[in-house]
Amino acid sequence: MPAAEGMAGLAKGLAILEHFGQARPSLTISEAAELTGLSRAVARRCLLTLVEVGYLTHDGRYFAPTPRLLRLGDAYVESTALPQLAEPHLAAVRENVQESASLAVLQNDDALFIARSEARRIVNTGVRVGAAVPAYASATGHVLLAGLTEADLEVYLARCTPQPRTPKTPRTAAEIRDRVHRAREERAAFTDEELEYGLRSLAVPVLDSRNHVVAAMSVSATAARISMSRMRKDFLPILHEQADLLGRKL
Amino acid sequence: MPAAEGMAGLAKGLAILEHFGQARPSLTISEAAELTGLSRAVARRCLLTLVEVGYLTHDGRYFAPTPRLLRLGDAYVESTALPQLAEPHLAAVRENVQESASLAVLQNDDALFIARSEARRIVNTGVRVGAAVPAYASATGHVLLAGLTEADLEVYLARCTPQPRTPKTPRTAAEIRDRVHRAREERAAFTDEELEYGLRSLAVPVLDSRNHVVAAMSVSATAARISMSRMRKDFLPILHEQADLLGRKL
DNA sequence: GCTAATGTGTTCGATAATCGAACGACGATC
DNA sequence: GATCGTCGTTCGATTATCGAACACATTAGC
Repeated sequence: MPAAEGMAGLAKGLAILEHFGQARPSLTISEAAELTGLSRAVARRCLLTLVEVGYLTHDGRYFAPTPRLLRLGDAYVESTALPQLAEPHLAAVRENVQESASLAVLQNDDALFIARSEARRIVNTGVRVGAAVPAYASATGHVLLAGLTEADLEVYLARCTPQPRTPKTPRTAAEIRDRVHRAREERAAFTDEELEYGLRSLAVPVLDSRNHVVAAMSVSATAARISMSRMRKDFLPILHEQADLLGRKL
Repeated sequence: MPAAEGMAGLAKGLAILEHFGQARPSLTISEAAELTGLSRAVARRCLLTLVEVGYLTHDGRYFAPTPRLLRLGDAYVESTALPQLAEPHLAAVRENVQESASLAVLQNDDALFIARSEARRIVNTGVRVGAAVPAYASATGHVLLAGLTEADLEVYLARCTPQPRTPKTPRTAAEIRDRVHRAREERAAFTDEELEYGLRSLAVPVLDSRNHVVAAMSVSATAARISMSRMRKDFLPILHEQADLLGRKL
């Protein structure tokens, strides 16, 4: 129930939508109810309405998302300049380093990817637009957290419960704080198989005219192909260059 | 009000979300009410709830979308294989023709873009993932409409009210029908400055194992740089090749 | 500068949308 | 065939939601 005056049905329907994903490409009424804590009757009403307005399909038992959901995401992209301004810079990074390049912002405790330029490779890395990864476990996240005030960082660390993704994932608040401080000092962050096995990432901040971190621009590659020293020596200058160029447009 | 039992508040809130976009990057309570036909009190409750669940921000007067909306779009992408399977093929097209390549599906009467690979160019063409263009005015749309049964095509033509975007946009049902029939015969469609000035497009169908048109793969370029004959001679084979390879995975 | 008109956001008693316990249908198990 | 568990649906009761009225701010006219 919303604390302020609101529209409870809207909150319930969106809560159901948020449970669709790779782990659950489709849901039954009972599954939706169980995941959201709603009764089956409420879940049913929400799902039927989502079908009616075109965001879900229904085969008689299972409900699944439709492409129309992309329109909602596009509402954000059309409403703000950053993803579109970033596109040529991400393409430039991709061309120069021959790896995928991405842009992300801090959303709650995650790095949420808002633009991406994918390299043509058999094994591709990086995260899709619209996907989110925990801030503590990614170079992108370290850079974004580095843009917080010290007080906000401590608030984040207080509520953060790290789930190790690999043996290298930072596990304690002290480790995360140290990584974020290093990202702040170096104006860049590297991760090496902390988010996922075989994945190396490099991220730098995108600063606006008031020197605020508005996004993180990153490159990722498989550990098998790209060494950490290559990332630092060859990729970092290019990423900084394009991030700075983008920052000048903000 | 939903025809079946549903959740009216959810439908109202989504109706408001759908009005954010390039033309309206932010909305007041009164604007949201006016655009959706809801009362200001209802619009206000919806907007407050959308802020509470994190999809809008509020500066005291204006409401604007947040990146979290991309998560909803990603629910679709994560739930279905097509956009991800298509990514390497779109990248291959982009590398071969040095222009942006896209994938779209038919959504109501529009071509809705679900994947894209952007060429690195100063002037870029093509449509963003999540964006939609009228089916009658695009090569992509002609190819998608070509996948309809004749009966469904006539239903579409009966309700379609073409809005000319350029002097070359098809204006009548007969013209559109003819273009769709040609797309069906040639298994490809070309448009030349029909959707937008200076824009040329080429699209081919992606067929699944049952020979159904599940998507359209397209390339677009500026008319100043690429001739129609070059598109037909050089781009078409590459697009067909990648569309066929993608189709074999479905 | 004053007044009136208009526009915007908010409130709260009345209304109807929504709730969920109970029910019916179906499949699994014995 | 009987029983049990699960799932989807129903409808009288409840409360979330509605919108007319209000308060406040802004704009237009004199």
